[in-house]
Amino acid sequence: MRAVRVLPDVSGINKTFDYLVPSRWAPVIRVGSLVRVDLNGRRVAGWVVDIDPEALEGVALREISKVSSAGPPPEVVDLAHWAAHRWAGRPATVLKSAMPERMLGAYPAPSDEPVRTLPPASPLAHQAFSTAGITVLQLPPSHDPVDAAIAAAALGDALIVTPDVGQARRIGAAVRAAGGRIGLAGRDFAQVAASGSVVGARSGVWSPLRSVAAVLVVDEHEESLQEERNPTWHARDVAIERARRAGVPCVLLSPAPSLAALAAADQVIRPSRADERRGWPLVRVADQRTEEARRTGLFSDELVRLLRSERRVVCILNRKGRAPMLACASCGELVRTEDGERLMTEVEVDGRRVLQSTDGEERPLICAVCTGTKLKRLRLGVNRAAEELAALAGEPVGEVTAETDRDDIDRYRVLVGTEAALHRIDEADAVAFLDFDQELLAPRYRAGEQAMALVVRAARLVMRTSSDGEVLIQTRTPDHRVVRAAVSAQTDAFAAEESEVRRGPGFPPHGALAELSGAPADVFAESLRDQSLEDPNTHVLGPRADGRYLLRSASPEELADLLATTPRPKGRLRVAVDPPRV
DNA sequence: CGGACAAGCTGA
DNA sequence: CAGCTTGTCCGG
Repeated sequence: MRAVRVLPDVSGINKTFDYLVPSRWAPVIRVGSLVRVDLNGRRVAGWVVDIDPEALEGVALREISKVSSAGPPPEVVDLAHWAAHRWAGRPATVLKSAMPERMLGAYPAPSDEPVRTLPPASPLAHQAFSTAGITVLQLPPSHDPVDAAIAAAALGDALIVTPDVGQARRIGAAVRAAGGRIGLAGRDFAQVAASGSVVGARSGVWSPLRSVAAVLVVDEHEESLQEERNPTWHARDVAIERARRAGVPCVLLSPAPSLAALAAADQVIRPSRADERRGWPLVRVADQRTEEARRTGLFSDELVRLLRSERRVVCILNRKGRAPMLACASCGELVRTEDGERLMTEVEVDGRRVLQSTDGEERPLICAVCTGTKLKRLRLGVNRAAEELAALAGEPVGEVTAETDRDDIDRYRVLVGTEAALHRIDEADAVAFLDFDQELLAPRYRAGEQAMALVVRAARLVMRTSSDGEVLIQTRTPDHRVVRAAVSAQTDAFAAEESEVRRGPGFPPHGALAELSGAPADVFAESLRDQSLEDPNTHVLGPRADGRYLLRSASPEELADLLATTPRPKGRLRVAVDPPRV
């Protein structure tokens, strides 16, 4: 009888166990199969991670009780182990993402259908896929990713990852219409395992392709490509590794490439300046520091003009009840840290009122620009904004929340909502960010990239149906690199500046970060410090006010190795590698 | 994880 | 020392 090595799907067990395979199950069992086994008196699920492993001495093996489902192919099982190490999590958790939507009896027989000829792609997309290695393909918001998807599928069985399922369906349909064989990740698991390309959201990166000919990540800058639960694997990084292992081209498509993508890239392909410019809508900036703007409050002349036009306008205002920002009453500048990167708020320290940032910078209540001492609180919520917008527009304004249904959205010309509105609304002539500084200066190291991603979404929305759509950014920091990039329709300078800002503190891509939380974080942080005493590139920062620690290493590999070799204390320790909101 | 079992603590 | 809690170990 054959034996298999099984990784149980039981939290708290990170060990494999060997079992015998009764002959009736032998024909369907593979590395990756989901099986049921008896473990310590319990019947549990687990994955086959090895077949006929080296025999153990002195252990009488039991038989597996059944094969529940086919699972990912061996290469994907390996990749899942790699990801579990890279993001310091359990392989079983990652393997779950690699499973078909429904249990699947057996793997389909491989199909040997020849690759079909697809229509030629644009020269840039074609060029991007013409060499193995990692290519960042920086095409402006108006560019349709279907072009690159077809270029990928023309090479053979392609793996295409998108930020959301809607986008995956659309690209799948378009590639199919062009003559390509392509399945939707999850739903078409069996078909994809047989042959053809696949397109899917984040988890689609684990699709069971037998041999990958090309990898494409659409909108690689989007945060939804990262798993939000632990382990926080990022589909872009998994895609890069999968392509590297297969020795095939990996193309990272984005109008505003992430620093991670640019750091990993072997080459960057950009259109001509003129073509890039044409692919962006008009982006206007309303400087809210001016005296006039301060008199009229939240709404700039540019916004009023949009509201009083016939155009469909979406106003974006993030979250109700955020901490109020402070601005100087005389010059209008926002109260920011010395480097200008973060907002400061007023707090009481030893009975004195001072300005403080979340990372601990402190100074007296004074404007750093004009030394004015009168600081004003800027406070605004969606409710009040909606009322005032309605007054200015002279008609009712719709509020977009998670509960708003499509018909309600269609009823209004002017809408206001949080950034989620950019996902929910299909058509608009203009998007106005009422308070963009909250995004730009948020206390997160990725705030700049996240703000840039919002601009890209807004740009897409206004270009979808309208040939003269526009984006309006209301801000008190019009010189911020994100704002300049948006206005000039040129994102490479943004990436270069953003990278410089992160170099000092050693934030990604100049290093790797992990956040440690939970009760045993103190003990774990202490042993990490002990482990890395001689390593000048590794630092344990904290604890912060919320008890969390930050671990910084020179590279993701070093970080992962350190986390894997440091013994974990008991209790609910949470380790988030490269968390998006730090 | 969850069961088994050993070691430690308490009250009579 | 029974009866209970707490801690540690281990599963094929």
